[in-house]
Amino acid sequence: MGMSNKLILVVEDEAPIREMLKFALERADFRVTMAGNAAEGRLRIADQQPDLILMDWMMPGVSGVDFARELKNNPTTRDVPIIMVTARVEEEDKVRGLNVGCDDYVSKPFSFPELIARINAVLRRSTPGFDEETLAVAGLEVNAASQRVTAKGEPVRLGPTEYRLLHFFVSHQDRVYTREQVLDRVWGQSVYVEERTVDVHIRRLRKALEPHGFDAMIQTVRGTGYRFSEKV
Amino acid sequence: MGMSNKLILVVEDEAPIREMLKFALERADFRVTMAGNAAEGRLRIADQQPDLILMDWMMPGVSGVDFARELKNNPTTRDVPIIMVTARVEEEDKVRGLNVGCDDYVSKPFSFPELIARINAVLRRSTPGFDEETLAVAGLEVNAASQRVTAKGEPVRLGPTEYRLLHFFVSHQDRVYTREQVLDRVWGQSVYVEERTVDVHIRRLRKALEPHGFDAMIQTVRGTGYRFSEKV
DNA sequence: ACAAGTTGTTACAAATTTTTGACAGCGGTC
DNA sequence: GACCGCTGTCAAAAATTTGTAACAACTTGT
Repeated sequence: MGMSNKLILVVEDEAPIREMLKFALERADFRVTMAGNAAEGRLRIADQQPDLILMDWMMPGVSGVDFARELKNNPTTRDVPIIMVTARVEEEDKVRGLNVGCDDYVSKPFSFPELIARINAVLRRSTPGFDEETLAVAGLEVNAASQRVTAKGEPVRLGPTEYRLLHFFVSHQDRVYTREQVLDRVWGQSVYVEERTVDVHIRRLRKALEPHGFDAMIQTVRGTGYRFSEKV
Repeated sequence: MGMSNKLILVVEDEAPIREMLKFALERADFRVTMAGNAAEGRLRIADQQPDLILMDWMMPGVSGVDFARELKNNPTTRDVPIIMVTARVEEEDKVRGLNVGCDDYVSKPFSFPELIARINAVLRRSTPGFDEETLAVAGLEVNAASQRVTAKGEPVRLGPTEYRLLHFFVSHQDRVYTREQVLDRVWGQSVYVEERTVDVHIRRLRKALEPHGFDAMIQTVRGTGYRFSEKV
């Protein structure tokens, strides 16, 4: 299976602690990116899209609480789990954190195993169904939470790869993708399969969509690849 | 909001958790009184007559179980609903097994919305006229209070784990869960069992539901996990 | 029309995933 | 102790999926 380690963003103003966390997290096989303050954090989030944010509670400038609240209020970042690191066991702060919508918190001094356990628990909890919403195009609905596809209400039976392929295309409409790109995004990097495999799966997907009349939405772009579009 | 808010007594030896609960409960518009141990709890009950007691089951001295049993055996306090807070999901069974007569259980870590929901459910139930908290789907009824399941009126015999599994799925319909997630939520975090164990219990649950025709509601989502749904 | 390059289609064996029955350990009861 | 219900683990069987090869069909440029 995909061994793509999760990326964790550490937002912490004190460099030593930051380094310590980085070290511990990397030992636990996570990828780590770091920020010293909220502004920098925003940048990292924008261009690296971390899977989880580990944030210090007390920070100069925009505090952890405010930053967390900001992230939770933004639809783009709402679903990224946040774990707060609190300096002291100030109960009130803890509670406010939970109120902000953080997914968990740990208080210093914490043990690394505990931290790692918490992180894993939170990540596990939120892996699939990330995007609660159901994508819909002209009667074709792809629901991520239930991992179900319906065409005009009728259920469409798909295999795992077909589902992922369709999900990918439905969420990236009107744009041509080469077979290589599709392999990267749907199969995942570091998987070696023939490019022609994409064709076969496209074929299978079309076949499954055909009885509902949606097969024409998967269009062949000769010499390049495929495109998913409502338009003909 | 009137002055009719229910009064909740929190019996919990750890001050931080106590404060956290107090804060959360007050936000949810309850009045709160607190006690750090059983003796203090008796006092609070005597002079404040709480509408509900939220009690940690692990406490030094007289344990939560003993205290609860004491209260349930006393005609004066027998009718005050008690919700036990247990450290882990597995403990729920143990506590339940002791047959103390608690009205509900929550296990740490719990989410505040969940806690509040449980409290409201219990309060509603103890308020004559309501017998809430039985989940029903197309003839399948799961009653949390009695921990009993019926299919079109017929009783369904389930073991503890099967019951929890079904309860979890019935209250989270139409959504795919990985085996890992199911383990987290039904077995509890920090329990190490093979993922395949989930399959086996799913199998047992299906077998129990089969004679009633409800086994098809537990659906396999190949490559991901399982889903509970009324739809085919 | 022809050749060369692309894509569609099908069949099939290999790989993966799920189902199922069996079994051994545990804690409680008779 | 013997019995019983419940659990977790295993491994064989069953079911589904997946990648590839082989060939048909199609497109394009000459």
